[in-house]
Amino acid sequence: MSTAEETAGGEVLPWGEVTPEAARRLLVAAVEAFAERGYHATTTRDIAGRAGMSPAALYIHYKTKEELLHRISRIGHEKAVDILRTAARTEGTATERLAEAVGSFVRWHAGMRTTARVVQYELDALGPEARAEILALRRQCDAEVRGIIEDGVEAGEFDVPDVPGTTLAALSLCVDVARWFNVQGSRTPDEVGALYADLVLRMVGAG
Amino acid sequence: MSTAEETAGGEVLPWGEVTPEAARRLLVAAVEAFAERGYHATTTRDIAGRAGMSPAALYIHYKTKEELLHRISRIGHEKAVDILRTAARTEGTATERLAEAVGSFVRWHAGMRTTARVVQYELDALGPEARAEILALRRQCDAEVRGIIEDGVEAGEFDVPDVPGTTLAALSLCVDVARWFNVQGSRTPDEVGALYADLVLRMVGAG
DNA sequence: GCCGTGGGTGAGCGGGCGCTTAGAGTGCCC
DNA sequence: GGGCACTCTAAGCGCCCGCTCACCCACGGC
Repeated sequence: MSTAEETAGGEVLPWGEVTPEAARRLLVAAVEAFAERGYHATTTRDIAGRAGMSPAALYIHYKTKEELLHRISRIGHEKAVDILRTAARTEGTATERLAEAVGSFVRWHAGMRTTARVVQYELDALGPEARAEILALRRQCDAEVRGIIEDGVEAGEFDVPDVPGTTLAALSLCVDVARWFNVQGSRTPDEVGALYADLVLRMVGAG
Repeated sequence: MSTAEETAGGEVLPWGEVTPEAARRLLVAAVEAFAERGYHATTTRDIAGRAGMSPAALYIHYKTKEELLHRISRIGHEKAVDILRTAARTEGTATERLAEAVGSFVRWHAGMRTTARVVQYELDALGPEARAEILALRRQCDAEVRGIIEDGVEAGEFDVPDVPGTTLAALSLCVDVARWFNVQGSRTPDEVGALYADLVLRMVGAG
């Protein structure tokens, strides 16, 4: 569990664990730049400039531009696994746990939209071994949600003909929030989380 | 309605309307390259090479690399609108029409995965006026689906507390298929289409 | 006061980028 | 057969990329 800070923009930054200060500033700048323009369209000069440093400073803290993406991606995925695992292991019925999992996962994708975009959509820019590491974390996400749904089916709370397919669809729905969510839009992360929790409960035939 | 061809890879190509031949070959090469590596990571030399031409040949048929993306994006979105409109205007109950819309839309995103990826995920690489044109087509997609759901609510077939939100979620679910669908995977486009049609009907409380 | 160390800078290297230009090959109308 | 329009190529321009290198400076130990 990491400490968190709040920026002027209002996003909570879970980058407290990244030290030293200059390395964290560079990483936050990279998240913003990657989210806005994409990894390949972002230059190292742009990242350094946003962090108020010269282009060369980046290479004191990170070996390559790809290492920056790798670090962002790993920290982000670890946070995602953490959110789902926490929801899966709370007390309560499968219905309550699934609603909590979807709600908190969606709130994260909406509230931390810049980070989530990088984490979910720039995976292909990583090299093979880094990508494999991240994919393992994704499989953990899938396993947590599938576990809740299986519990609900066994308890007779849910009616799900295709558990793996429904798990995939539920996660897909949550992840795609990072693509369309707009901070200037009319919905808050909490509202989207509540709506999506309800929709996923309908998908599994709860209630 | 455009003619369609079939490649060795098995994907149906709706690029019959693009002429002359060389321009179509370049466009198909660009779709493959953009889908694999992303717009910014794709070079004009790569596109020309896949089409069996020299880099300069590209500029006889297209003014810039961005014009290629714009053409791909517009044709793809027009096809998407066409699919949803056709489903929305068939005879039948709202339940049947929504199932057909989701099923055919998903089949397109799965079967034409390379095209769909470019169309759905490279929007930000377009300039402002091109992006505005594409966004107008997206709003048409949204309107077609929302129309079906509203019909179902009025007819008492559906139970939907938040029509715009549920429309957004249904489209989001379909679109995200392009991100995760794998031709080597265990599901066919038809199977995913059927699964998703069922899930969306559950979301709107049909049946 | 001197030095070592580690975070920082300005300048720039090698290379690949999007795109242009001059000219060659090809088919078609007269 | 000659002129022309169209398609395509070889060569390369100017630019900016990721990254490196030689050097600078603030600071803690003695």
